[in-house]
Amino acid sequence: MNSILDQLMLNFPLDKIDMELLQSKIKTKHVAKGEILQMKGELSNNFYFVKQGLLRSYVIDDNGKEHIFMFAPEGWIIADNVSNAIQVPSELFIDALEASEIEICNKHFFEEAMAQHSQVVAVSTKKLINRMAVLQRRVIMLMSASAMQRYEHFLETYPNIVQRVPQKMIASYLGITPEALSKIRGGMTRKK
Amino acid sequence: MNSILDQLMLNFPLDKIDMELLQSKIKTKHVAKGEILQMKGELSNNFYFVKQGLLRSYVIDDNGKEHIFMFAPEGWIIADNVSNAIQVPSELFIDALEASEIEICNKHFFEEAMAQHSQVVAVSTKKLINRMAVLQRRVIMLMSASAMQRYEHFLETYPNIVQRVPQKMIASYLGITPEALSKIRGGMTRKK
DNA sequence: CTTATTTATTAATCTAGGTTAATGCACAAG
DNA sequence: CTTGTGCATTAACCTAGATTAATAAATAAG
Repeated sequence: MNSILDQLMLNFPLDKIDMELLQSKIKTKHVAKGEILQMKGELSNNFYFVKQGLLRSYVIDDNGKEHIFMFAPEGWIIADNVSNAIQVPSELFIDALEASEIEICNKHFFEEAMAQHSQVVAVSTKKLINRMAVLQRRVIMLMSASAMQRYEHFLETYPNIVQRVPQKMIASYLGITPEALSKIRGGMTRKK
Repeated sequence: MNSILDQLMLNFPLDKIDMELLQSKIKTKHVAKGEILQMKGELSNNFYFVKQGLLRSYVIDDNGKEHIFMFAPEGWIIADNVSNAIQVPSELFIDALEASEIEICNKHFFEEAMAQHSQVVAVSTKKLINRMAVLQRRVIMLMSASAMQRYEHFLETYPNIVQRVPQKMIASYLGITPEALSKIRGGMTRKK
């Protein structure tokens, strides 16, 4: 699971020729902490697979505040699917929270892979659906759960992210201020 | 655009035989106002195309409160895509806000259509992506915009829905109480 | 037409979370 | 070692929106 091709091959076999062809279209890159891969307003064509490290996507609102949209640790793919699919300028920034090693494949990689292997369609549709499930739960959470409930849910769902990023970023993901998160955490540990 | 088949045919031609085959799998149904098509906890297999009327999907949270997830007026498809795709119990209820005429197709309809016409894959992927774009914007809105900004955005985006549903449902969609929405509206009209 | 039920509005009060600001800590950089 | 920059915590205060409740208006049901 150290490459995007490994992920594809979990779902169906690829012969050597196909593999080499596909591999040739994937660029591996080392990015420094803080390096920006994609900016709002750009037309995005890339998917980023995280071999090592941690990326995030986020928006900056009218008041200049960041809101983290997703974290992508090892083994995850991060992208602005909307911009990739319908060629509309990206809403999202993508950058590295840690020095990372990533694979970059542009959308033509997937298009070709789909043309060659009909199963790729099913796999990538499933990934889209999973992503949608996350967004769906997130909307419901934002509408119906308190900040503390959202934090607890985050801890359960992404226990390994919590230790790796500053708390203000978790606050940003949850849609609250760092001060509010600090208060919540204080209250929670005091109770135990 | 009065049938789900018309929607598909906007994107590519179908011959008569295919059309009749597909048509035979679509059930047309009249539903009364308030009729429930799908309950939380059920395994969903259906997509609903609205020929006439208005449907909605929503969740009920732990405190028994409804949160509307989407409205579907004429020409829209509404479904729990997540439950359909990965066969997990549905989070969502779907019911009719007006007496409606709908077409029900179960997911095998799409699976067959995809098998017969590779273009259906592209069309339905595009629909998924559009749905994702809506969710993406909604998450961003819920995290960064005030209730009033969200209401204004709703008015711009769905001007035709506003007159057709009780305001408490718009409040439910926005993630606020009916009282708060009433206050916002009062303030807005007074200013003009 | 009359009655019952849902809906919208308004007002009084309360609270989760925002804002501002000060303090202490952990580092990274010189 | 000193200085600076970013992060976490705490506290005082503020505000958007929730809650509760009462009333009026609109819809539905008998």
